[in-house]
Amino acid sequence: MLDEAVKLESLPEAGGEPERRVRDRGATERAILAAAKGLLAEEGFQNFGINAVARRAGCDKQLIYRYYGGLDGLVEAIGADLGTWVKDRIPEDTGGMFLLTYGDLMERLSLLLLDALRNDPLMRRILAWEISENTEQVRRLSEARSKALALWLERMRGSLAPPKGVDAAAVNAVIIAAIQHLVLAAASGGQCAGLSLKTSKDWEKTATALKRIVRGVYG
Amino acid sequence: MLDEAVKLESLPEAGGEPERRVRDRGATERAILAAAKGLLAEEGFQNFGINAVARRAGCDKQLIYRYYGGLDGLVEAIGADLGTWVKDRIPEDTGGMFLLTYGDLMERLSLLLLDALRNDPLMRRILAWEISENTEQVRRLSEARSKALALWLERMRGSLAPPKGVDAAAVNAVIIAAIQHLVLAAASGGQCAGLSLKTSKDWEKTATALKRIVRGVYG
DNA sequence: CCCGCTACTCACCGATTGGTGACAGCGGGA
DNA sequence: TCCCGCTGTCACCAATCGGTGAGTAGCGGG
Repeated sequence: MLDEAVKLESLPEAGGEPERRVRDRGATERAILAAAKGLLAEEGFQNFGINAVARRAGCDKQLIYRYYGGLDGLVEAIGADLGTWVKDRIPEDTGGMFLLTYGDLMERLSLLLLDALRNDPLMRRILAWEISENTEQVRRLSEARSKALALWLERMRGSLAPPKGVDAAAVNAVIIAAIQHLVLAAASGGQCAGLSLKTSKDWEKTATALKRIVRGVYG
Repeated sequence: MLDEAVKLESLPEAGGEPERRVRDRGATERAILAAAKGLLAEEGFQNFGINAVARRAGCDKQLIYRYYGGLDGLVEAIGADLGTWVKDRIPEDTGGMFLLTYGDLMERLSLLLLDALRNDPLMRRILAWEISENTEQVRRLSEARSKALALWLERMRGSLAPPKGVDAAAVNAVIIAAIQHLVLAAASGGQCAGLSLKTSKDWEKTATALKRIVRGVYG
């Protein structure tokens, strides 16, 4: 048997920090998931890896393998968490407006989506990830995000039907594409196609242009 | 004084490939630049590094440091090369159409840009890079791309003035954002906001929606 | 013919990556 | 009380990364 006392003394700062992590698998799992989401949101997918997540969670990476089956499972858990995105962003009322026409609806939806993405770094990082990589793990994350977005749109749309004669699905996809790219460009470079996207005044101009476009198609 | 014959024989596949690279600095520089552009276009910015470029160029990475001053200089050289992007994509005529209104112009420009980006993997990768990272090297590359795009738009616009009463700069930025995001989403996931972007039929629908949007704002 | 300049290659460095096996320590059940 | 299982830690692995210093190979001018 080896001398434990010596071994304990040889530990760096042994006893310096009184709060030793209690043995709680659930808490550790939550800490890992939170670390992963925070890391992805703050640093982006570039330096998103087992080592970085474990470092941020303050535990050994082995636990990530054990509890989530590696990075893939962890990413999948993040995707599952994305389901909560929807219910957090469904306003109870229509903001005091009466949405009589499909144009009213889409204008409001566009601006809401723009703001929601502007204030959601995690969603932005996932969006950028989707565009930059095409691996299986990203594809599944993308699917979860896409599903959340679709559900959100459906809930918001209510029973209002799109006008006939226009391919609303395609038009809306183009509009959503514009919103997503504007937000991504703003978050990284602060501009898009020469249009500055920094100050709130910039965003007012952008919102106005977006409204004008939506009104142009849907009247 | 050392035996060359033995040394030659010890080389792997010595004499197997008769074409030994001639000593030509210019050619090597061009090979490195071509390797960098090809690698970026095909593999994306994720695995874009000194080692990978040198491997593809078939030379030692040391030469990249020597001739381009490292990856930064190489990226800058790619950016400088982007200036040629403009002149390659300026059609001589207007495709037999008379562009009487600003709406005519923007509709045509939108579709041209859509196609140009769809057929330019390097530009797409750079675009995705801009959105995902915000380092100095990417910022400079972004600037070069932005400048090229602005020049292209200016050349194409000619002397046609935008209608009064609309913030054409903002509206056009939104439209360009939509185009860029659609192309990026198509290249990675094959869809955007539930809209499939794979077959040519998909793209026809998208183009129609885009035209409808442009016509909506600019009449 | 030889020498020197230059293009080029190689070997090595420390750091970091994803991944695995072994071990320590606590706690509950037999 | 002993022991097994679960939680957590640590040490180590091969591979790859960016980066550097030293040395080789070949062409051209004297």
